[in-house]
Amino acid sequence: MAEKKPKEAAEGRRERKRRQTRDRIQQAAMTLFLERGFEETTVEDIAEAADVSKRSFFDYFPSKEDVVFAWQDTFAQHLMNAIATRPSDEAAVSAVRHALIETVVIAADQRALAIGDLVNRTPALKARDQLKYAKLEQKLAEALEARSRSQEERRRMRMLAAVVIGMLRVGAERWKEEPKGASFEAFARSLFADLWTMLGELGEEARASTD
Amino acid sequence: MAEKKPKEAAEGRRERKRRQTRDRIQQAAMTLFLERGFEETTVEDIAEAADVSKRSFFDYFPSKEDVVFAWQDTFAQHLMNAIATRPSDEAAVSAVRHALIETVVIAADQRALAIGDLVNRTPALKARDQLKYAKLEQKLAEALEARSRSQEERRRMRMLAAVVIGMLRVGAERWKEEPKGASFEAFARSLFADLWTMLGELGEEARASTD
DNA sequence: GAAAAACCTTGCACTTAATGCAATATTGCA
DNA sequence: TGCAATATTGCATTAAGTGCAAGGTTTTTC
Repeated sequence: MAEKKPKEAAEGRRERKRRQTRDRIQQAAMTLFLERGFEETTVEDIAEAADVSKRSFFDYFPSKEDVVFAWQDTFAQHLMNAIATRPSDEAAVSAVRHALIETVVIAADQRALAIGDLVNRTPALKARDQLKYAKLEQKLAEALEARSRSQEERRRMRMLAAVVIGMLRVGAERWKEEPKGASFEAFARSLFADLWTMLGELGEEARASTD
Repeated sequence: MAEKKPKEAAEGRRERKRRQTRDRIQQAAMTLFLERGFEETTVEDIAEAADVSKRSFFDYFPSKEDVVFAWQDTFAQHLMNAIATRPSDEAAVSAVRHALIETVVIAADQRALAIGDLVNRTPALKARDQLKYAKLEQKLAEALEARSRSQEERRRMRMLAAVVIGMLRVGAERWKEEPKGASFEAFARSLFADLWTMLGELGEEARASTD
């Protein structure tokens, strides 16, 4: 019945096969999506290409969309790890900066960028993509809060998360206007530099506006 | 065939009737959604209640979801207006603060809050809701950029927009934890106060982190 | 004011995503 | 081996969404 039953599993042939099938479906789906587009690919096409029945497809993924985003879930996991392994006495702004740059550099390969493109030109996917940012923000906030000592600091971390993820979105947009061969890491670093500068200036300005 | 033909229209009986029908459909749909939920309401139910054919429903709205969000589009328009009417020599942070508080206070009536709730407990809607924030951010950035003189300042406005809209999202979450009778305006003001404070502190911290 | 043009509404047929169910096959284990 | 658990599939069904053509209104034109 295809539910993930946590049954003290000792990873038998069954589990392995299941993962293989899942991978095959995902592989087939992404290839087709990138070739001819998301809307233009039917679930039946995918099932065909992965050599399973249409019904089985839905046994592995709850919806067509989920295939695309299951792929991207690793990003959040990476980021959480990166944050967790920063020294615990490091300032939050510094920790998040290092962790995010590190993660982004790992995650931004050719295929990931192509998928980003696909998402961008498919309205239905675009919406869900934004949801992903929201969840990422949530997780980032939690990871940062876990590092905080005071209640005061925890509230601030929620905001920091919002600001940083906001920057990530802006960054994704700006990247498209960057020359093709540009270095991703350099780009990420300059984004953060910009962000810190602007935060300082905005803070300054805000303090000055009295009313 | 039900396309919005911009034909130098002088608002005849046709246009009027069409708008009436549209309103009727929207009214019917929102009432049903709020009564029994989004997924639990079929397009046929809506068409029935609005006394049109199912086919005609799709002549007025491209999808079921669009009924919900067509409603909310007025918010962005309001905000843009509010920004545009601020004195042009006012600091950006101050302008955006006033404009947003003003808009939020107008828009946050009983029905709007109920709809927000509906959106929140319906995954498909939640995704699109996030898209709306993204668009709002885009528009806000444009409105702010229009006020800017230097290239430098324009880049900063993109970030300010991201930060402010991020706060709006955080605010929407925090509001749910607020006591029921609380004043919306007071809440909005305290959010901004928090935001400015934190921006200053974060800016400070960022400047201190040297690497 | 009637014919023509433009537009609106509807019914019908069709495609596709998604779900439930029951039959069948495969695997893990005693 | 044989039994229990799980995987896979086919079939039927619901609901969203689209295309098309027939028939009804409104607006325009002469």
